[in-house]
Amino acid sequence: MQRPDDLNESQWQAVRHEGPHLLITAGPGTGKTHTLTRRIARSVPSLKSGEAILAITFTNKAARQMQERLTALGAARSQVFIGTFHAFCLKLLRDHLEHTGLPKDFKVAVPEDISGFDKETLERISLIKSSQLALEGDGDFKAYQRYLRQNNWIDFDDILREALILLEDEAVAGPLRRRFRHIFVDEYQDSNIVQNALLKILVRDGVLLTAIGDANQSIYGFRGSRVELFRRFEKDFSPSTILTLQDNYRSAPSLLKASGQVMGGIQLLAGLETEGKLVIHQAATDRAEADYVAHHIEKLIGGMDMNTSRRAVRSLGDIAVLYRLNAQRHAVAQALEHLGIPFQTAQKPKKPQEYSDEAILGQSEEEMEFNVEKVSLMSLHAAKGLEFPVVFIMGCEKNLLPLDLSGMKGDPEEERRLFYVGMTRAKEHLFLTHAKRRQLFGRTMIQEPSPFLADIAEDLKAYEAARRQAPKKGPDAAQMKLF
DNA sequence: TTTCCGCACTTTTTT
DNA sequence: AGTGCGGAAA
Repeated sequence: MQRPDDLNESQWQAVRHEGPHLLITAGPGTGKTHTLTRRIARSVPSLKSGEAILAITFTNKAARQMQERLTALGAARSQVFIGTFHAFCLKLLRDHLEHTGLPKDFKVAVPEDISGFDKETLERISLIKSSQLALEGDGDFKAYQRYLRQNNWIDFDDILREALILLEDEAVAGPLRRRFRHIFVDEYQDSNIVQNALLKILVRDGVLLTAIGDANQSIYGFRGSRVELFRRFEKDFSPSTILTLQDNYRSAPSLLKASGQVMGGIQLLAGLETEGKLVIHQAATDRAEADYVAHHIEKLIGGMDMNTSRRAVRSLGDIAVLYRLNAQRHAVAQALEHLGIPFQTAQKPKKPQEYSDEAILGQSEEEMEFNVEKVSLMSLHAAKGLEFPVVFIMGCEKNLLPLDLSGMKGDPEEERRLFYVGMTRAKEHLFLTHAKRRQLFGRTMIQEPSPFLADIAEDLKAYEAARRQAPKKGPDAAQMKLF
């Protein structure tokens, strides 16, 4: 068969690869989802009667999108189970209830249900659970599990752990292996130890595993994701092949080069020839930083491009503003509001939702869709998987990126990857801003630029000075703060 | 039992 | 700065 037009050579190689397990390393903008979808679709016709495909996604949203794309490619819904690890495992538990030790009417507890345990304890327990560590001696753990059992609950981590126990039963695992002959896992760099163990049980007796992801975009270590599982793939699933997609079709070459420098000199191949622009801006304060961003957005939308004397054609939906901490959002939001620029925050609605099986299985209907007539404000984490022509990353400062404030310190390597994820969201324009003085959690901090900025070659960076301030009369800055 | 004041603490997020 | 919690007062 000849290579389809919508696949490049390495994508095509990954799509048609046959034989044992496959790990596809797919950097940002290399057509990861497209390639994976095509590979899944291609494996459908090889299924015999009664066989099916298991496709694991990172979120329910991703599952829905994958389902849509596969349907468009003509795959029958009955032949493919698409869902998160949690959705798949919950279905297993329900379908094989009699083989589990769970009560018939067990419910899945959501964080809002749980009371009497502090956040720190719950996070610790969750990390322990998702890492398969020894639990017996832990008093908190015992009390917590007793509490769950009294309420007929299992928690999100338990869905996976109970499924793992269930799969030790050959009467359950055997038929599953004969049914799911192909398993696909997206975002493999963000899987955890329990998920890895589940895969090891499912992938036997000729079942073929395809995992795809990018170790440089692993940003969920704080909740149990283990990037070393990605690097260990060949050991875990042997024999296997590793293929790499390195043609980037998202970012302008100069931006690609810059992000590669931040990520220790890796280099994706530029598939575009668009002209990029990377601007560094230092502001006096966090508020001045927010004003700079807001004014710049105003200029991009309505104004004239001074260099080309053409009308700049950006819509609000082309623009994203990213930051490390949600606490930083307030300043930008205020500045945008002041200029009357509509914006949206990519955060899940906080309303106390009934968490039913349907929600975990991704079948709840309502979902926040992004509005193309609004600027998007979100954390760097929330930006993963998205792309925008214009991206602002605010707070590119020493203590914020990498995060290292009193009481909160991120893993330096993971923080670097997070910054990389942010940079690689940008297609054409990337603005990296920082402030000299910042108010955060009621404290004033004197800030230095993020060390990540120094990793970008000077010839790729343009330094943009602050707008000329209108001469201020009346109360000085110190007095202004009273308002 | 309810309300109020002072103190401590503050990430990132999906299921 | 804002919130949530615990202890003390009502």
